[in-house]
Amino acid sequence: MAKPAIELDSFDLAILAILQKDNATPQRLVGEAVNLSAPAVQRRIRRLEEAGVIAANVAIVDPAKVGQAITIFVEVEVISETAELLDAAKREFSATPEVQQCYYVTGEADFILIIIVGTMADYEALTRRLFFSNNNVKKFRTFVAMDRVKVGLTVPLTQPGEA
Amino acid sequence: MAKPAIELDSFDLAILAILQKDNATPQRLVGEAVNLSAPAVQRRIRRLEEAGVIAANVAIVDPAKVGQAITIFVEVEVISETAELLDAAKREFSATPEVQQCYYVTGEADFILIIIVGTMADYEALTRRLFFSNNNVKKFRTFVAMDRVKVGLTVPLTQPGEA
DNA sequence: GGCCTCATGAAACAAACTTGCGCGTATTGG
DNA sequence: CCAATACGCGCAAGTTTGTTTCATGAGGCC
Repeated sequence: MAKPAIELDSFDLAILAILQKDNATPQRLVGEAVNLSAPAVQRRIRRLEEAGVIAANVAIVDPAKVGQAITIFVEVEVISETAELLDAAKREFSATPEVQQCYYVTGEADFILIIIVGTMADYEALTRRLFFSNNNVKKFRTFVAMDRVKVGLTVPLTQPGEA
Repeated sequence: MAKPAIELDSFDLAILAILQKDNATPQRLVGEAVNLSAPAVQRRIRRLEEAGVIAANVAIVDPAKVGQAITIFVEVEVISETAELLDAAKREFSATPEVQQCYYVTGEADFILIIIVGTMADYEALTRRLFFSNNNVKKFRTFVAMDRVKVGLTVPLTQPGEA
């Protein structure tokens, strides 16, 4: 949104690939990996951050280790799809900490949520708050994750050819 | 997995909350925010990393900015749920870069995938490779994301009370 | 061909991270 | 109830890393 789209050469892609896996990598090592000096790497990283290509630098916390062991998917179907009501739903979902991810999708469902809770009781309380007390929710389907096979936000990086 | 579970006091939770949002925050500032000295913060972070509470430190890349603009959900239903076939599926999904996330779930579906591609043609090619050529895939349902309302892996942090 | 722009690398500088040490506090055992 | 131990803290010094400055060379445009 900030910048429409910036040019990404193979250096940028190589740097992104590294930082996507571990952004604590010293710039010196990144530089060696991509055949660039540390300052050059530093400048490129800054540019990528300003352009929004790098949206954030975060630590990934293992939910199970902090007592939030249950991952749940919810497909939500709404009654009315007016822009106003959709925005209200988006805002409410976004503001809920247990909602890790929320997508507005096509197809039989309207929203897909990924939720993290400590116990099923917590989830039940959450459904009451988010769905049952919301007049615009027609129905919702719950899937409980038995195994988090692969979890990440890593983006496949290919050539910079824009879509 | 490494350590079964370590004690997390309110300092640890406060530190995690900060690093989950921005792990480039200098330890000095983290220390000020939680009323601890920088070395103390540093020791706690190291402990959290060794215990696996902090699973990784990564840069979040905006898919749209690198030409991977389409997010897709897929519910996959398999024919046979033998451990062997499930493991094979898990390995194949995990090894596919376009598959950002993969969960093994209860309910009508068996797997839920979150996929990122540049074009629908890419997705079509992917379905051919992952689903149509896999004899164990009974059916799959596709949802295309029109809006990534909220995307993150942020874990809600409450008191350390284990579940 | 000359000028301008841009990105690079080397070096100097500043900031952050890391380690060792002494101290206070909580815990355990007598 | 008191002593010995273990744990984690803060302070300060050393080291690594990140950042800025500057001069040079490559490429595009008159």
